Amino acid sequence: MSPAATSASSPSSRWCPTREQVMILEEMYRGGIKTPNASQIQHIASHLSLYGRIEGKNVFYWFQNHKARDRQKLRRKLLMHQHNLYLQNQLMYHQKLYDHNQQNNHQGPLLHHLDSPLHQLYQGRVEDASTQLFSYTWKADLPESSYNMADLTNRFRDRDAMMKKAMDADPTSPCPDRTLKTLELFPITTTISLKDQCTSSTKVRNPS
Amino acid sequence: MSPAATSASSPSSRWCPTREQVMILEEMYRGGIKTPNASQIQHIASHLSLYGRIEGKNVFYWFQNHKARDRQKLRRKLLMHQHNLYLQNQLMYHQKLYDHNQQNNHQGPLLHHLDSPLHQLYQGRVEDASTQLFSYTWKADLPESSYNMADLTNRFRDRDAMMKKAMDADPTSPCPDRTLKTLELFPITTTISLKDQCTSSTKVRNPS
DNA sequence: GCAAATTAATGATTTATTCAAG
DNA sequence: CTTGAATAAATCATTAATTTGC
Repeated sequence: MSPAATSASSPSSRWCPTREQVMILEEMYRGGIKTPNASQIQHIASHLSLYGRIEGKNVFYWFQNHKARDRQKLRRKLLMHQHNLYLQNQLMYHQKLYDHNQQNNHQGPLLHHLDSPLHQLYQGRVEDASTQLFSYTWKADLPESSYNMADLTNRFRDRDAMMKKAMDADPTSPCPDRTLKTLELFPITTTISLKDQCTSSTKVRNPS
Repeated sequence: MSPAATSASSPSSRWCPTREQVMILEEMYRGGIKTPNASQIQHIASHLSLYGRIEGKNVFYWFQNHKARDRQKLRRKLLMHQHNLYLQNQLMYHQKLYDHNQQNNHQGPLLHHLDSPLHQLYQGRVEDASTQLFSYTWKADLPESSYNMADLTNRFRDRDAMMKKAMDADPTSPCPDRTLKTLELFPITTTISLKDQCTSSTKVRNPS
């Protein structure tokens, strides 16, 4: 079943890339094309039109979205990793407390309000916690669609070519490494930003 | 002197709207056009071309920017207002403390670490404080109308893809965590990003 | 007055977020 | 849930205002 190959039966409101198209696009993306310019877009589109209906704007959006979601995935993975480190750290800390308390047997109930190893408290919560942090809520509803199609492609008009550089691996310089001191790292207190972004904001005013 | 009316003498790299064009655009904006669609854009552009060189993309960008900066201004004003309320409140609070201390003359030096009315401490600081602003990300907008689709896509001009390298780590405090000590109304529980400049629309240029 | 130097505005791009079809 | 499409936010870059020293 090729859901994208339907041509005239139902006026699909949005582009459905064929398998070949997606494969080629991903190939190009991996090959280094992250932000094609107008002429590249046109070229790609005309090439891909061999495999199904496609327009320049589809190519444009595809690269935009792919790049964005790539970065997103990376950020998420990184955050997840940091969070896991944090949990491990806390675990070790509480374990140490517990051991210590056990050692001087019933001496200091004041040392900490905890008397049992943390991992019992965290019974099965680790997974939950880490997934809860990064949950998105998409909606599923279906009203009507009447979208206004205008020509993005007409606007692709400019000169120049120039390959952009790979730029890979760059977007992953999120917030600080935040040297992990035992406990109290991972400054995401409570449920503040549920978004998985880090908004690195550095104002670099460039004096000319 | 119409600095924007130069037509072909200097190869200006960007559009410089004439005064008439700006006036008309603002008129339209106030009239309710916030996000014109493609055909509206074309229409506006062809109309405005009577007053000087202009393209569709210029119109598109103008509306985008104008809308964004409008919202920005609103947010800023609102925050300023809230912040002023907060300051007033703190002032009253400390004033009350002061009065109370005066009343039971020198009885309780322990009541608070303050012994003088706050407004003396805030000598001339109120202004400063209100200019250090934070900006939040609020939502509440509107596109209630049917200006759907504004597309004029990017990629008009592709310059050197100079990727910014600005991202760097180690701000000592990524989370401002400005928990207010005294009082603590003004519950900014949202993300505080403090950036952005306080551009006074008026000519408040304080000579130092 | 008048340029060099700063600063503010704003046009143009890029990135993040949101909406909704499939 | 995935992802094409669209919008909003953030950012970059250039032009206009303006301050400033002469």
